[in-house]
Amino acid sequence: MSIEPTTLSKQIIDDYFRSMDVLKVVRATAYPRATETMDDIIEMVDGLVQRGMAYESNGSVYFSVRKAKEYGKLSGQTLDQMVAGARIDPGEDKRDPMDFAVWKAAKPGEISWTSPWGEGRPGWHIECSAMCLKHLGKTIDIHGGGTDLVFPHHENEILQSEAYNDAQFVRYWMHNGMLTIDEEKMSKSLKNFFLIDAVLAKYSPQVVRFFILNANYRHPLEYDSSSLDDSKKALETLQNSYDEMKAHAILADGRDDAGRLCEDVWCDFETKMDDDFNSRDAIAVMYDFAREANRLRNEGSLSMKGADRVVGVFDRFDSLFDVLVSESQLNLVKEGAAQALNEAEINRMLSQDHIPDGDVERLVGARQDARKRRDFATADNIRNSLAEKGVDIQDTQEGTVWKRK
RNA sequence: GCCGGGGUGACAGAGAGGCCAUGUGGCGGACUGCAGAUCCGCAGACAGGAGUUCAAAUCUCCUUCCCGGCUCCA
Repeated sequence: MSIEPTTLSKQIIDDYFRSMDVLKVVRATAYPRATETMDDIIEMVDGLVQRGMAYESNGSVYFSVRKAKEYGKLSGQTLDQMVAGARIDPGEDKRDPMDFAVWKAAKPGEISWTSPWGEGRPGWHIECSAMCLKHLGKTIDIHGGGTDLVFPHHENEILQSEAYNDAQFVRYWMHNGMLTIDEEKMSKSLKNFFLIDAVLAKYSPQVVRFFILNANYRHPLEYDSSSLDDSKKALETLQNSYDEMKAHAILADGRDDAGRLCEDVWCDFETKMDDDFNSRDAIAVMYDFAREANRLRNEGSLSMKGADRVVGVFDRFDSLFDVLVSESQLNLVKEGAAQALNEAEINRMLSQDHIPDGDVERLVGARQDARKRRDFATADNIRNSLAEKGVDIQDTQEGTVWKRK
């Protein structure tokens, strides 16, 4: 069974965007494709040949690594060490075993494009150089990619681009560590991978994002479900604080407007993020912030304005991390709302498949009434039954809060 | 073999000379009818060995283990 390369790549691209959208990954400005950059690629290959940095051989074009001034400046590799290594198999068409293809002659049946050197296709690396030049110019500020691409891919991109442009190619390299399973890189060939869908079946996009943001992007991140569970619980701490502040579930309208706290936290947060995107430390700052805000709230010293300000900080944090907002809203039923309902009415409401918000509020009020009468059997029955219908309730000093799971 | 990056408390994971990481879990306390949430407190760590320094998880050297890369393909 065969499938057209273009059909396959379209499927994969569609899947990719679908997953990224679910994970709330913001779209880039442009998504260039090698197949749409073919003219620029050929022009670059030709330019390299004209400059004597590359040569044609049997319909392929190879880059002359020996002519490069700064071979290995990214990876620390040197040509002589490489040649001494055991795994290099000199291709017959190459003048030097370390030379790499910038254009490959087509083999029969392969997808190909017409070029000055005959039918062929781009070598690996060259499309990145060409697309960078076309869309971003000779020098780009940041180039990302996995650590597994440092050598040879990024190294060769530098060689090609700098030879062609006579300009520094990249100012900052950001190499992300691999996602690992049992300490090994997740990869298709090792078959130790799983699909995002499988993860999302069990964890919300927010939890997955939070899990990833809990590690330094440069280091490998070990995937296992207990770590996701940890992330879930840890994230709830932040979400709880956010939800309660948002619901104005504060004990009293105190004096503290949290002005200083909110200024300091943002300053600390930015300092951490400015340090090579240290999201882990930035999150630690948010825990301290949430704890302090909760403490002010518990003491009754936080003002309504302060609660709003705290919410503002959480909002700002979330405009970057996008992990806080949960589908369900937290609702507060103040203590004074206690209202008696007769048993039949309670049972009728509880027996509904979906309990409307208004009925939930009344049931919570009825439970408060029952608790006052120390009729804990009724109170617990309401709580348990609501839980079965997906409504969680919690008693606080301010009243009872409830939300749908 | 060579080039990179690492080995941090039960677990996850920051930090890169002196000061507390943080989270989950554990233990104790406050609150509570109970549950949960929240707050307060406690325990517990820097792979091993030498060195530099008044001071090292952080710098140097050695040893050891792990991961990524080193033909083609992306």
